[in-house]
Order: sequence, then structure tokens, then C-alpha cells
Amino acid sequence: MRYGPRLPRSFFARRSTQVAPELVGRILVRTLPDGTRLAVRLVEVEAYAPDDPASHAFRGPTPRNLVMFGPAGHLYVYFTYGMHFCSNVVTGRIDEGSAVLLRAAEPLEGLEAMARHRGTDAPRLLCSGPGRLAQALAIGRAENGADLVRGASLELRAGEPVAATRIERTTRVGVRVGIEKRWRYLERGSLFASPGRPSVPTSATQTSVSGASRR
DNA sequence: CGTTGGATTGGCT
DNA sequence: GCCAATCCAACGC
Repeated sequence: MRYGPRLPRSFFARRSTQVAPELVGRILVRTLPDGTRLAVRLVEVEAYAPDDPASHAFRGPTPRNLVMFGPAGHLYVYFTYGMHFCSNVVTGRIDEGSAVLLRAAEPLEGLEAMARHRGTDAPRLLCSGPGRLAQALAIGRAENGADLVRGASLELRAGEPVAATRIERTTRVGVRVGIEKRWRYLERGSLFASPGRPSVPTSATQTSVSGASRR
């Protein structure tokens, strides 16, 4: 299948709020240790910025978030709630500490393996949430720091970007601080988005990404 | 060292 | 809608 070329380092080395909406529609390819190839199309992401109280990087580098302070285009994987892994793409400059959380995707290739990892066959339940997405793709501690630009286990390919008018923008899910920032971006009407509820209810108007995002 | 709560999920009321 | 599951990083003493 043709997923297009890999996205270059320069794509990731920009503000997370700029990278995030442009990640919607892109293809994440995961090659398992046994050679099995899995592929998904990203439909929902969230930006985390420097000086963002909701970001793991807000209080500076620690052993856990160190990858966030490294070069853009690497995967930051963290473990939470005692049972789930979540994956992010590092953005911005070195030492900046910004990233985009991968929240949901449409399964494209390797659905059988994903179903095995997830314990369910329903395509809509395979990658519709950050924990589910990581589990479907078998992303765990070993993938923390993986280079999406040059590495073999994970790649981010160009796919087809989604037009800004087809991207919905809401507040982020599950954060207790920084709840007013509308930094969650998802494909309008996607059947594969997460069931997560925005921290602040989305008003009927002004959910498009057409207005520039701020920080 | 002890405590607290989390960028979630799934099962049950 | 509510809440338990189940680790462990971060922070305070």
C-alpha cells in the first residue's frame, strides 16, 4: 500500500499547535519485532506546549519526560493509571518540551494483529483512544524515544492531509489544568475518534481550525 | 521515605 | 453516569 514518503524532521520541528492539526490524516506505520506491519490513519490528536500547565514537561525535565526535551520527530511514551500507555510525537526545538498526543486513529492494515493486542474485533474499538491506540500497535516502554523519521519500528508517513475546514477544534480531554486551551484536533465526523469528552463543552460555533491557534 | 493522583478504560448500576 | 483497576512518577517531609 502507498502511504507516501516519511514526514521529514522539519515537519515536526515546529510549534505543537501548528503540527497537531497537520498530523490529522497522516499514516502511522508500526513494524513489530516479528516483521508484521500495522498501519493506521490519525484522526484525533492534542497539542501540549511549553508553559502549558497540562503538559508533562511543565515542571522541567525528569526521567519520565526526558524524551520530550530531545529532538523533534521522536516518540514520547508514558505509562498512566497503572495500566495504559499513551504515545506522543515530540515537536518544536530541543530543550523546548512540547509534543502532540496521538489520541485516535482509523485502522488500515494489520487489523488482525491489532484485534489480538486489544482483545476485540470491532474496528472502531481498536484505536479510538490514546490507551487503545498504543495497545493496538503494541507501543510500550521499549518504543519510548523511537525515531519516527529514521527508525525501523515506527514511521510517520505523509498520507493525505485533511483540509482545515474538515478539522474540528475543541478543548482537550481529561486535563484538570489548562482546560481552556482548545488544542484537541479531530477529523469532523470521524467514526474512529475517541469517546473522550472535552474538558469544556464545545460551543456550536467556532470549532473549525480555520482561525489560527495561539499559545 | 510516604502520599497522592494521573493526557484512561471498561464494566456495572 | 459512576467507579475500580493497578502502577509508579513526582513531590513533600
